[in-house]
Amino acid sequence: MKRATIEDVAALAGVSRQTVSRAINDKGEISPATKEKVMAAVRQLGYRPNRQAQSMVTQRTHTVGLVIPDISNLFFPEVARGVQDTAQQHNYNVLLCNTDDDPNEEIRVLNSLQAQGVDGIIILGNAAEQTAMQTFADSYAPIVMVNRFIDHPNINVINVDNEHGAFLAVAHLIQQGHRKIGMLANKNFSRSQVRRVRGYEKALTENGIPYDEALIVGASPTLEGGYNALQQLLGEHPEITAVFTYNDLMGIGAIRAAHDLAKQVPHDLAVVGFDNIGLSSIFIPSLSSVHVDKYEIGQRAMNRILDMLDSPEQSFAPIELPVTLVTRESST
Amino acid sequence: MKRATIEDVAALAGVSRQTVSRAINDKGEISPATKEKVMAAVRQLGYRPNRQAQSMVTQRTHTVGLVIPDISNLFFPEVARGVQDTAQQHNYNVLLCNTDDDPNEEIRVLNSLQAQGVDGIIILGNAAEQTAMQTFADSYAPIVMVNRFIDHPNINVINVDNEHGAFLAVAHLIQQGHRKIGMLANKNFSRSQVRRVRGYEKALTENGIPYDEALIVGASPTLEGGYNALQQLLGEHPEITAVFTYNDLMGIGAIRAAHDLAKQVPHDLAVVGFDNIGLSSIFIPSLSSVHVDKYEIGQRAMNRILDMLDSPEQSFAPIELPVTLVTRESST
DNA sequence: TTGTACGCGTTATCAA
DNA sequence: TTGATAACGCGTACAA
Repeated sequence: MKRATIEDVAALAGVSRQTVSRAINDKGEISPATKEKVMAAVRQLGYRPNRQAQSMVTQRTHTVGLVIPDISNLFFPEVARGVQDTAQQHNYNVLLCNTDDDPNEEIRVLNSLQAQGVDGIIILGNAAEQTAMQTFADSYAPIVMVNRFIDHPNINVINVDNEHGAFLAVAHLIQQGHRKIGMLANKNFSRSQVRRVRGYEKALTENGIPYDEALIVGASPTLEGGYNALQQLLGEHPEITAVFTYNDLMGIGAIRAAHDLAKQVPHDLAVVGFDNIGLSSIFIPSLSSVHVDKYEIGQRAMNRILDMLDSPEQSFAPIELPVTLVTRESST
Repeated sequence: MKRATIEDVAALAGVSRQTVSRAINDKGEISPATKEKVMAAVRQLGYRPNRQAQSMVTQRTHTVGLVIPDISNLFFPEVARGVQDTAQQHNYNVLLCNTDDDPNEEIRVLNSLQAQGVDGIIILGNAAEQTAMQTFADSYAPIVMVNRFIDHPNINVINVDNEHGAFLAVAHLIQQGHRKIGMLANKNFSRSQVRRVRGYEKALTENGIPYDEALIVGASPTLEGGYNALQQLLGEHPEITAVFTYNDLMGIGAIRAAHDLAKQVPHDLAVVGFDNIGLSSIFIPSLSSVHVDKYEIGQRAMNRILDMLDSPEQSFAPIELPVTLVTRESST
């Protein structure tokens, strides 16, 4: 059984295609009587407009692309839910793409999405390539980026208050009496990385503790990265009693490493992470963390895309998302 | 700057649209000389075919739908990666949809995907509604379902060996000397639930241990579900020394509950889960589990969709995925 | 208020 | 080997 077309509906209702189109899209003037007649035919045939055909003429696909490093990374599924739920409410679909934080792959994916004809693109992650992004944005809009900074009329930005979050985390550790506080940082360059180190430094300095770069170890922002980095840090600086980690994955890796070194958390070593992923509240010991509303990031990003679509000429202010500190077993 | 069309390429190359199409799609006969001439024009203009227009005539969108309960559930991101990576290799895109295990939502999503024109649909999760699925499958193909059983020519099935996995887990606990073994089951009906209980029963009976339904507590297959279920089970049957859980999330919830009850895992209580999600190897104590290759599920599902697309008339055998037991700290 | 005619960008059919 | 023409299903000026 072939799918019904607008032509079939028109024939059944005894009107023209145009009238059917009007009835469906609530556009133009149409008499209630004929509208009802058309809708009855629509129901009877189970008619659904063909999206491809619609797209051809409207230049809208009702699809957005979501570009993230890796959906398996505990941070991103919640963001994805925020994007998808919001998209669904507005009758939009989401095309999900993973880049594994590879700049080349990111560009490849972006071009693919553009060719596919998505109405907008949301980008998360650290892959840099400022110039390549600039070039891409020259020929595509709208784009929303999270935790990156690119000044381009076609790109809108959502930022988490990374510096303040890091400040809160480290200030908390200081308040708990710690003076020798290390940091497990993200070895990859990223805007959030820079901000979080700055917050770490600021908290130390404001409390009269010397900032010592030697206490910062860079590693990949993963469980393994945190695991290895903590071992290295404690090897070089056994006097450390607390660490602030770039994210929760590293924090949990650090706890696991401490555990394997027969160190008690928080007694021998306090740990505070960043992002507050779901896992952190469950882990034993539970991990203190800077809370970021990941679902909201997704919501905001999707809504901003819709706004940009509605008002292509308007320029929107960057969105700043606040953070809060959640203290748990790992630091108290 | 507007996007180049096939017409622009034809004009620049001094040939007809059709010739351009032939050059690009490697179809039909075409002289190497003209082909090269066309390709040069393509490069010069940065031409990319319009997918919507292609879809109009080919009836192919190069897009598949992936329907899962919740991407935030630790099981599904890995499956999604398997699907997406495989799709990408074949120049396909993936539309991700969450159902929250709601049967109505599932049907809604399926209809939406059909309207969107996806070339195939992969469905995971427990939402039942056999008859509704039958009806849907009557008007749509191809469909691949994981861990469900529906006999329909348009539906292909991938099954994990749930019964054997459960059997391995419980036999292992018995071998460790346990005789009083409870189970935290999935309160929602699902094919995998039934199979896992059956494996649990089989392992007990084959080892001369009486099967007692009172030792099975049903709960939602989540961290909280496992947490609450274990408390209930130990309250009613304090003699229990080991539990097998429907999945790892429940298993970790159970460990957390035991921890809060001041019970040592595995000394006071051994725990074995199912699925072997990434978290299980990291948790303290690490969780023994039945390993399921989630990435492979995604790969196989996507490949099967492609196979069905290639050979619509052919009927394919269900895919059975083996499992293995991974023993860790929680049971040894 | 309703219908006619055209165009969106591509592939398929058939004739040259 | 190539090109003209028709379709795919829909929205939208414009005419009636």
